[in-house]
Amino acid sequence: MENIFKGLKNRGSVFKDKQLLDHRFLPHHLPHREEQITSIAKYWIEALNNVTPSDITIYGKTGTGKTAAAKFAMNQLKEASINEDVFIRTEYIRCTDYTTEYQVIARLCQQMGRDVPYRGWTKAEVVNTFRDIFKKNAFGKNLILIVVLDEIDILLKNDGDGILYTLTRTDNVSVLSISNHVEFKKFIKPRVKSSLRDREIVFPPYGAQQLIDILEERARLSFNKNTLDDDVVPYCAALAAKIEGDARYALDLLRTAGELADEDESKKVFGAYVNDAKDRIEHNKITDIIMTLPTQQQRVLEAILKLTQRKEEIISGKLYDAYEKISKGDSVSYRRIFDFINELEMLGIISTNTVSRGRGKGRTNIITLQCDTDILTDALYS
DNA sequence: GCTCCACCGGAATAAAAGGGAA
DNA sequence: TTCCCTTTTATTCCGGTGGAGC
Repeated sequence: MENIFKGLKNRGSVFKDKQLLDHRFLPHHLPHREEQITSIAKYWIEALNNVTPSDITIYGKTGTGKTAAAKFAMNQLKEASINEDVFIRTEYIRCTDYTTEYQVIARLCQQMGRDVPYRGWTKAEVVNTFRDIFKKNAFGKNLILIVVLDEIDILLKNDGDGILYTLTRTDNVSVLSISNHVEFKKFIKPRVKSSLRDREIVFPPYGAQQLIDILEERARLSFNKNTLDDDVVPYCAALAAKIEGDARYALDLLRTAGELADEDESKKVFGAYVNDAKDRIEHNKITDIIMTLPTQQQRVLEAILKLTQRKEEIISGKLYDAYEKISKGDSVSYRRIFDFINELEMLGIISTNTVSRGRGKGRTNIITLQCDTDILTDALYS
């Protein structure tokens, strides 16, 4: 028998290089983000003069190119600093991976060659080690550190604003924070706000035509010639434009549509594949989220699903009853469920609406499922 | 034994609007 | 009609517990 991988590998594909459609791939050119990148550069250029740049905040919805622009600027700065008489370091940290002040500082220390354990040290020890890096460095030059904190809202919500306090009070450190929500400032106390000197760059959602430009550029690099039907790129762009101009989603659609065409052994990607891609992405997203949810949260979701299927209006009290029934004695308090409901809402699986029903009936939360019940059933019971 | 931190839950406080008094 | 009261749950505050790494 022929090797199975060989057989699969030799099968035709619409792709030339699929990786280029991954949203994590950083292209040499970011269309329609020149203005924002220039803004970042205007602040960071100070570093080339041996001055610590101002702290910057970047806002924008998912898939508006925030991370890409920041990384792009980081690379450009590194390139520009090579022939200059300066000592600049840039570090990128995704706050979904490092969720507390301790972890972020420890990570920064490690990246800069200091051995810091994950646990066991006090916060103060780690912070001192971090600050120590700036005191003595072998180069005799000032070390300027630029830290990019991606998805900082997660960190602030989880652990408060201590991280910003520590970083902004350390000389020679400049922070670029990236946030999905404009309201993230409510997590920051005035003592930190004063040192964060409010330099904001807004990333607006991409329009349909801008998305087309982005997709066409990537498609040219990643698909083989004449494998894309004319309406595929505009269709992906239109769908993504509806979801708040999300370029990541647009790229996902295009890639998944191509994969579906490959699975079908079709020589060309048609609009119909984009429709299927839309369903598959939704399906995968929900399945992924649910698989990684802790047991108790899955039970809450199961309770919501049951009540939804019974077409009952879901209010918090009723939900807790249903949850208790499902967990059969091994249940946590209502206080915990309240947190779970919030988390599920953050994940976009449910939405809540608090209403007050007046005297004698008090307040309640009305919960609605935001995803397809079939997909949810699949994910929960598989 | 120490620290960090995830998880937990009790208690205090806030919120909204119908009910009822004026 | 206006305005305050009442009710019930949402939401916040905060401290306890125990596992893991050192």
